[in-house]
Amino acid sequence: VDLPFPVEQISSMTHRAFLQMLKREHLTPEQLAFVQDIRRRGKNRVAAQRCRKRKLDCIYRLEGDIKKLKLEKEKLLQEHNQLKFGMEEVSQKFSGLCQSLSLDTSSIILTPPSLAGPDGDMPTDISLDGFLVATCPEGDAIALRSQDQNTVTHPSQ
DNA sequence: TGACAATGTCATCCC
DNA sequence: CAGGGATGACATTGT
Repeated sequence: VDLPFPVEQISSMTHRAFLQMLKREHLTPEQLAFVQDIRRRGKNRVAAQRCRKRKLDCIYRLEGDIKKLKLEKEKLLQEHNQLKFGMEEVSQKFSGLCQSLSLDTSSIILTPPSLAGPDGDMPTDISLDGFLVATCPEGDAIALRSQDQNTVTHPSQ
């Protein structure tokens, strides 16, 4: 199909310019169908390019997010291990303290939060609610289950 | 020449 | 309602 104007400009011209051109040039039905087809395909070609670029951008962004989240996971894991280590230290100190005070440890229930790993059965909320914190004459603090409050007596009493 | 990537086209939905 | 943008699916082309 030969046209009275270059095919290249069909899909790049504005809608208004396209309509003016159709008005100016009196095209046969065959030429008209051809021109509209060219324009539609040209527009869609560009749209497909945009669409694919957006898709790639989205993939790159998500890959970046994955990297960031992996780093964050690493940091949290390290923090978790440090806290776990700290808990163990406190637990050991507490046991030693009980021994030095000759407390009847059977009446003291020391229940440190689960030390399970992050993928295990780690409780989501660690709270000291339900514990009493008492200060010994020696200056150390001990945590007692409040329900056992009355069963614990200081050795000096 | 087959595998894979890039690009084009079509159908369809939606504004 | 027609035009056109988005996008999934399929086809074609390039490497």
